[in-house]
Amino acid sequence: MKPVIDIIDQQICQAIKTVSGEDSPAMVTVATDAKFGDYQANAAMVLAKKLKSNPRKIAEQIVEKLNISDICEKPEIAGPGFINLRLKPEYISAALLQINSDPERLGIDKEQQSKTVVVDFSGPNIAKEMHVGHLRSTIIGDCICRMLEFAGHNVIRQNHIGDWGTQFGMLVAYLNLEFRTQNSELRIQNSIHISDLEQFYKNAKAKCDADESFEKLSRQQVVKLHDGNSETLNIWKHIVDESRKNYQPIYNRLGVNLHKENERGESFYKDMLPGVVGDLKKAGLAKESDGAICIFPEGFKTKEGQPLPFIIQKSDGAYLYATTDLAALRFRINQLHANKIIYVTDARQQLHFQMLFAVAKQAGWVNENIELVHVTFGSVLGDDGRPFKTRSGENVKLQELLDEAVSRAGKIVEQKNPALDKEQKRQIANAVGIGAVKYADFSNNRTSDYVFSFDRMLAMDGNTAVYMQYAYARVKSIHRKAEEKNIDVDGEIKRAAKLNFTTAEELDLAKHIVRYGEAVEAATRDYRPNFLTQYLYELAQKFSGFYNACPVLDADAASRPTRLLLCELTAQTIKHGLNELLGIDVVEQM
RNA sequence: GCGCCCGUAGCUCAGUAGGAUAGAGCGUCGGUUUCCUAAACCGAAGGUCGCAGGUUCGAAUCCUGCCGGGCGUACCA
Repeated sequence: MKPVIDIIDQQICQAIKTVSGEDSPAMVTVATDAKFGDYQANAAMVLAKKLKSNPRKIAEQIVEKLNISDICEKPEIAGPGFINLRLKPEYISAALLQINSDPERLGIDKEQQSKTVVVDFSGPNIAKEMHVGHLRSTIIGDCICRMLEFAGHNVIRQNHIGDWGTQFGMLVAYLNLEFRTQNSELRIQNSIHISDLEQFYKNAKAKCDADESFEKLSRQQVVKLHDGNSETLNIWKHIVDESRKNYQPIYNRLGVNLHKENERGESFYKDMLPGVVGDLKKAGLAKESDGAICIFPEGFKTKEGQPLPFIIQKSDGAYLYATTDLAALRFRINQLHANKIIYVTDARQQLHFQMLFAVAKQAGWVNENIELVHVTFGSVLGDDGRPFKTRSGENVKLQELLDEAVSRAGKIVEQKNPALDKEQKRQIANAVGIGAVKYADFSNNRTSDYVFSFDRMLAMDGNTAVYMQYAYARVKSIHRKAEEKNIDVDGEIKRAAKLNFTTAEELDLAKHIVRYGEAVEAATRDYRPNFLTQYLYELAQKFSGFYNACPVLDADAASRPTRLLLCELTAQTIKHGLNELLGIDVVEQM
């Protein structure tokens, strides 16, 4: 089933063609005000401009040739030439029944051509606990994957973990020093945990700065690591495994679909780096400059107006993230056969990715059928408008942040619904707390910074996850009550051949349910979860209005099947949007 | 200096191709519960869309300049 807006758009385009012979855009949008109908087409003004003609007259001509009487009432022309369209109740009725017959996809078509899309997101640093700086990439990336999967694409999730580099030499040297007991194997297996690693890293760094002999040791460890020395490698591997014990549970709690098999960290590409540099040299793109191997893509300038280098090998011979990113990009195209590669990182890396893409294209690694996308996002800020930190200036650990959200939610559950059993309360607190954090992030415009506030996201009223979770729980409650009263919900819905909207609230809700596909399409197209949250919030609002105005179980026989279906589809839509696409849990009762 | 992003109600934010009287939430004020979960609903007040020009029948949206803020800008990621 195509979104209504697309059907209307198509029909108007056709009418324009018939009237003028032009391929002019239909400019269909949701009406700005309900009194103008449901949709409006602004095509006449655009076309009139082109033809230097009267827009109202053109609107009349378009309407005359317009063939949508099966979905819309008679179009009205208003103002300078707006074409106002109102959906027919019969159409809405048929659309809802069709959505109901397709619980898997809620009547939303897949994309015609499925692509292989690599999505690079999350990318935590090894040997450090995940902190609030990883939140956005992790959940926005996951949401993008979910949306693309739902659209029918073959999505390959790539967690480009930061597991390689000189800092590991330092860390290994430090562990060797501190944990090697006399004449025994390095006892690390049960003695080193993630919470320690960060401190060890700091200690190692300080020691490095203070102690020359230690600095030498750590440089030796870097060499050993690169040479694949098995003991060094084992310690490194332990560090990676230990780090995973920190971030995997966080993914699980966040409902983020990342696992060990999605990991392809920096270390995976280490052996490809000389080849990357060699190939770019051979192609004549990479040259030496001030001792470093650089590529100077067109259109990038330094402060002084000189060509800006994309450095792929430092003067000391070491490789950089630019090199790794090039290797990864080539791997994704050649080995993973990506048609599209999406990088989800904060906006500060924009220049890097612009240059990366430019270089990859100049090198001929990317043909016209491969799309490279950098999906950026803003920073998470504290109350003071500065990057969100603890009072002592440390990064806020994600684990602690989630604990706090769940614990705050738990207190509210306790207060609102003390009679529920313990396990239920725990589940609700989890869904509400984690949902609040994710939803607050999603509902902001991706590209802007936002101020993190537990109080606001957990305020339990307003545009928060819980508002939708509550709407969902109320529908489920109706189901439970129906059972008590021996009302056959499924049967009544199944027997409804045509719906009967008797109130403005029913019709309003019904129309909004029909629009779900539009919201999903827009959010997927622009990688913008906030289009989805906006839709879901409006849906929950309309449901609440309906719930308040229209009794369901006590409705008369003419109304009840329609109302039951509206409840059912509201619940399914909320569940699909919240759970399937945003990865936020819903609860049956709260 | 140059580049990118941002400036919308007291606060936090939307605004999906340039469209009709600029929208939410919080907060404020007022109302709703013998009725399916009041974590709810209904209503009111509140804005020269940073400033100044320009393009257009029409600008928060496009262009130019200015003011204010953030980020980036040769060997970190």
